[in-house]
Amino acid sequence: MTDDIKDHVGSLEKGLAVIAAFDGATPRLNVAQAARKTGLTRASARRYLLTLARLGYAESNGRQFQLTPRVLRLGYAYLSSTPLPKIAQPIVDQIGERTGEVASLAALENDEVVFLGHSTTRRLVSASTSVGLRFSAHCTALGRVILAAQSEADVARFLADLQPEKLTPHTRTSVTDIHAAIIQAGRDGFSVSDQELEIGLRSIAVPVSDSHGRVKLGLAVSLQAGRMSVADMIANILPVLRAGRAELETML
Amino acid sequence: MTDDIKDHVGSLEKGLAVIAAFDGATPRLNVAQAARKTGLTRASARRYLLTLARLGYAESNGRQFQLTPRVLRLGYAYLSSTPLPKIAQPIVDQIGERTGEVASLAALENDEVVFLGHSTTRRLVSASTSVGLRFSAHCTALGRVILAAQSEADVARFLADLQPEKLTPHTRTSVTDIHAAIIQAGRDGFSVSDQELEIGLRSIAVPVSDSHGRVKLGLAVSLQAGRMSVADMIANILPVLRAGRAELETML
DNA sequence: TTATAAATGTGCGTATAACGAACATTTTAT
DNA sequence: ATAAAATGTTCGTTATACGCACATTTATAA
Repeated sequence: MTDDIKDHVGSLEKGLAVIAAFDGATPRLNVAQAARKTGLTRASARRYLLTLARLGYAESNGRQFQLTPRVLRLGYAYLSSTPLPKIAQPIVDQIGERTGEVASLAALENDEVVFLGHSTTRRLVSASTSVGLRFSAHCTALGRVILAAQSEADVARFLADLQPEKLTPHTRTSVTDIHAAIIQAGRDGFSVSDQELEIGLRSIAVPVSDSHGRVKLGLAVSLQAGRMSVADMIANILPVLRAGRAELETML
Repeated sequence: MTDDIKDHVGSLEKGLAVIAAFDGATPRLNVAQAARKTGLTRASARRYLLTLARLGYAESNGRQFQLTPRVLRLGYAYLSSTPLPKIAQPIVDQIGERTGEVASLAALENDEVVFLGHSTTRRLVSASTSVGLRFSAHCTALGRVILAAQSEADVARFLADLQPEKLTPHTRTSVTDIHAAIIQAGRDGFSVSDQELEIGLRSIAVPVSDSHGRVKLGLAVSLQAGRMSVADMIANILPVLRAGRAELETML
């Protein structure tokens, strides 16, 4: 992939891959597991894990390693260095207040939606929501509206690499259906995800353009499905999202 | 520092230092700035920035680099891999509901407090609160209660490296005063930070022990100073924190 | 507009960082 | 108790990453 590319630091790539190898399924890794997950040799993986531990990003009980809160500093480097979440927060809060539901700002990152902000006065919608959390783009309203604004080549690449999981009975898994939903989102200028990600969770999202007209962000409101029909979301929440989006776009 | 240490990957250390060089003061870095901030040569810094851009962790407008949301994945690797925030969330929520204020869970990381979770049904207390956000430990209740449970050597090291900023007129900046406040927190088993971090912000915190009796975490409630006196916080909120702490400790 | 300062891109020779295989030892699972 | 898996370590090797120097470009100040 990056073999023989000039000015590339392969050791950084491998080190970041080792950090990313930790996940919910394997919160602790021993050296052999880390080697398997990253494709590194055991000796290499061991060196990276020891280095992370020495730098304070991981700790070890002897044989197993786990990450420490210090790795949040890396994500924090992004949050503190971009004015976007700060600029957007009042608008996200305002949408949350006007709709009485949870509003969110998110970006698309490869095949996942990553949250950049939530309204502060939130009601409980889903089990776990926080900045940095990410969901599969194929079954989120946010993912569809951002994808709809990408080039055909980018969408084709997204679909080509896609291995969609059926997260609920409502989750589309056919690439054709997913593509059609993305196209529909482009036509409508919004998208609704109705219990595709999680039973009981219903979301509506709009894309957000920057000053060059590019779309890398989306705004969404999410709620418990029993609280409002899709039709009412379109009638009552979509206008609030669009108004918030218009205001945010004057700041980008 | 780590020169001549076995099994150390220096390139990973340098790469992570480059990521951490981005902050609120310098959200965008050119090659020369990154070199100065990290102590690397310009050529080295350039290689790391190009590598981060190639891997999608940064982007460049030609000469200036900025981080992308992808670096949140690194922090997310911690959040998704540790059960702690998931386990603690119901308790943090419960504290938030019982007190009607914002409850938080945090860890101490060197000289800073880093938030690991907030109660979901939150009222607006401070401008910006999210997981991963960090504050100076010397003027937070959370920082003091966690520090109070560390070894004398660790506290001495903390104080030796401290360069306290006067964030409000109430912020202690004398190392002697800061040390005394840490000792008092140890005696009391709790601490109150009264507008030391931010005008209008008042917090009370308790330390949380793990099953080995070590303290790496704290639980806190924060509120607008006008809403409750310090005496009332001690009388009414401290018991709720202690109850929540007792419950959380059974799970650690 | 011009001069100066700052930043950058690149090539290339060099040093050592990181590699990986092999082997002995330890830990874990059956 | 045995087998499987994991680990720690050594050491020769390779290629990764370095850093300097120089030419070029960009930004800033006059």
